[in-house]
Amino acid sequence: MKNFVEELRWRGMIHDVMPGTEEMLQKEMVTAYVGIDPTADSLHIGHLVSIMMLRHLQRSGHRPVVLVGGATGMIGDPSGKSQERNLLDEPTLRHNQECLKGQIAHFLDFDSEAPNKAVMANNYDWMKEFSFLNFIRDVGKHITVNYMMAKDSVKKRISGENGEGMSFTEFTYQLVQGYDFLELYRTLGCRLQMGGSDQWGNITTGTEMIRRIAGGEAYALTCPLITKSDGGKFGKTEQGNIWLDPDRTSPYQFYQFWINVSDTDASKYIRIFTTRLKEAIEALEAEHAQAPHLRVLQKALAHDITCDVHSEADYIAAVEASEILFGKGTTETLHRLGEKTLLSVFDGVPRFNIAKEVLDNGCNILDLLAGQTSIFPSKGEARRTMKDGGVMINREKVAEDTVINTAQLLNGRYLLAQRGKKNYYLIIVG
RNA sequence: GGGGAGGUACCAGAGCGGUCAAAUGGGGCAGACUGUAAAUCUGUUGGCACAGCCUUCGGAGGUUCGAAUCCUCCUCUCCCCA
Repeated sequence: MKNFVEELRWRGMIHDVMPGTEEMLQKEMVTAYVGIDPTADSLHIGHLVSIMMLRHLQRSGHRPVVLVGGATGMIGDPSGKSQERNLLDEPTLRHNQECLKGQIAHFLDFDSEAPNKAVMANNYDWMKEFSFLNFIRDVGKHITVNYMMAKDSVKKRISGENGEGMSFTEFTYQLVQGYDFLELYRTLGCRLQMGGSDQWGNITTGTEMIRRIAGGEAYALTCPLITKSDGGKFGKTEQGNIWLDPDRTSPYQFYQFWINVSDTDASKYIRIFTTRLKEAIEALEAEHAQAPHLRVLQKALAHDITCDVHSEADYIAAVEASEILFGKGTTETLHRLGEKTLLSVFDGVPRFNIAKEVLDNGCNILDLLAGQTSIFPSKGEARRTMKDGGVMINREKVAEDTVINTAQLLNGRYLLAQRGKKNYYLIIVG
């Protein structure tokens, strides 16, 4: 049995561990879980940290449980800055759960006959019939308000400077989540809950419940919040979240996200989001230090995670597209591309459709970019960016008096517009 | 219920009768340098038919040649006392 805690430790994935956790995991196969809110039918990369913890857990010979928070997701965790949640109806909940499972199955083994195959549970299943009266009698009785009040998440909300107070519902959250742990302890023998560092308080309420109600021992392990070296939020771009669902975030955009990670972040992320060995990662870092412009770290990171989330083929397509877009591509190479390659290269690049008539008599570039399409929100902004030399059509800089006509079309019906270095748009004519 | 402070652009925050499309900082966007990195520097950041015009300073009215700035009412937020 591999030392799971040690594995997470060198990967920088441990924020806090309850004493005794490591010893237990060394002794025998342990069942452990993390919770995920089924608020959407896709995960985003923020969820990936939890999933990777489970993956390392399973690879170390233990049994991972994914707990879908159908019930808890309706309440809203006061630890985060999360707003009031919307209630999901049951069909949506089930649909989301199935979608999430499909994505998580890329990382965990749910189907084999191995004794440590992964399990998925949904707390809605045991909470939906639980009456309020039964809950306060069987669960609430065992935990004192004093104990609950001592949690940082609660204290912050009650005495905080921007203290808006907290509703009873939110206050109860830790009991509901704690009860999940108890339930999983009873039904699956689950003895460890993992999560982000903001979950520590909630997790320990669970271990406390297991101790008081079931007389058992359970443990907690949290990982640090993933940050960016520049202080920004991890996993967010101007376009929003980076999703695992290819319809929300194309494999090309997904790959680009990881390729664009800064050097300091790449070192950190490659430990967290890949299963590469310590020595291999250190070797890559040495290589990267020798020739930083080659960005071997980013490339390795993007490779592993794109293949895991999407597929080898998607990865290759993303690399090819990136080479054409960011390599030595010129207007000539663009014109030489066949329609099929062109479309596959620009799969995942935002598209705009315009009528052919627009170009018949030539169309002013401003009107094309800020009228016919919404590449720019206003002509003024398009004009400004052009003045700075930030706009290209088919990889050639254009000025505000440029007129676009059908002669410039690629393959007779495409235009490649570029705003700045990294933003591409495909205009389809016809 | 009583008293006070205040609502200004994406955010924070100046301005308190004309020179205000509104200081400054942050953020955003773009450029240079590089490696599609970081740091740095530069430009830009309401719209348009762009040396001009139009719409903006919580909302509605009013005073004035002229209002983000003064007055009235409404509205929302925050603080203190009860």
